[in-house]
Amino acid sequence: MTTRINKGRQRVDMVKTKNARNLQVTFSKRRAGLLKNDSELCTLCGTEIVIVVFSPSDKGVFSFGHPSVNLLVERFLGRNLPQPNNDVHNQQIVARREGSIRELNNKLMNLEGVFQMEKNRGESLREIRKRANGLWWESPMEELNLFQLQHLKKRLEILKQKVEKEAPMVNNNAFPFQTIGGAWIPSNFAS
Amino acid sequence: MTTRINKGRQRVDMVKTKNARNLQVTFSKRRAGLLKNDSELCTLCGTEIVIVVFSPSDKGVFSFGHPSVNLLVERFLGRNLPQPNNDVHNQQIVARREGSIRELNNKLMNLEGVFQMEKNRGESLREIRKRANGLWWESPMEELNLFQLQHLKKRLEILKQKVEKEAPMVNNNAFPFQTIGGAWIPSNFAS
DNA sequence: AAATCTATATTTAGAGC
DNA sequence: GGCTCTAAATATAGATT
Repeated sequence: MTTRINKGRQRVDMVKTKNARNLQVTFSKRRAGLLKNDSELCTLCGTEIVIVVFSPSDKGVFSFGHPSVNLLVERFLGRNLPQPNNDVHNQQIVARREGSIRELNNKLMNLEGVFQMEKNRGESLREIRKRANGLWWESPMEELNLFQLQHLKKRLEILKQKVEKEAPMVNNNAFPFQTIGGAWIPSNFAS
Repeated sequence: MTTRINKGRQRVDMVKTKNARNLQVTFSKRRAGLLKNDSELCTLCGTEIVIVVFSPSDKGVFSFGHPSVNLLVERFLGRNLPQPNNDVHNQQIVARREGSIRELNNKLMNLEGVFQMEKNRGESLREIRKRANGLWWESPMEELNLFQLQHLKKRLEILKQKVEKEAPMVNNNAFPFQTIGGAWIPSNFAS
């Protein structure tokens, strides 16, 4: 065994001046942590969350939201409120208010559809990434989608466990799923 | 000493079915954690971040963003991009690109103004909160502002330490500050 | 540019008050 | 409702590969 020196986690206010590389790594790691916690809070408490991170280089935008980033952004701006009846979002609200087990079942099935969708999407994006194998930092889109994939997977697993513990299946009719997350760069951004 | 039984932190996938109270507490705690990490990533890496959390009861919206939530939301939507020159936001971008020390100084002074402003604002809101001492859950506005206050304070301290370690003051002209964060409920939300 | 490792810092679930 | 406490889980900075 070689003399490995591990410094351990630093107090946040003791973090040394970082070189560009370390700063990038830290950004990446912490962004991962944020998205993970974001996702977990979403799952555990049934909340709706949006997080948007603009990369330090102003070149990329990372985002995660459930339900879709755009829907929540619109709601935050007070526009495009959901129609009173029979849209997916309302179904979710109603389900949540009715009780946790039914809600969990619904969410579980909702997520399973999304998971499959994002998986397919993520794989095609991985192709793109391979070709443009230079600066991942400059094109975070595909990276985030793989990211979201992983967290969606974990969310799925957590939800499954919760549902299995709490009750047998209440119903089996999954309702149509909508987009979860979705990172993108505004077309006229940093042009 | 009485027999205190501490259960310790649970594995996230082992969290028991929570009663309403526990769920609220968890939501509150984790929301705190998210905002803190959000703020720290912002400080450490000089990123721009927005996070918006819709409470489970659909009654409140918690948000944090630097620079202001609204500005970043607009940017995310690809509208209202900053004018090419001489606005505060551009100054920040320019400063960041020029180098870290100058940037830190600028940010430090920027934050100091904001801190004072939010402090004053937070204190008046605390009054309101006292009068309406019922359901804080139903009116999270003031709570979040106190929250942001604490994190702004910590950010200030971290920035101060970084600046003090890295270099003597480079310049002393603070530029005008803009709002950091700001929780609000859309006027036509859940009406 | 990532993945892995690991010593520590930090978070947090639940209990008590 | 919100505080403090604490055991245990997690996150993570820096090094190494």
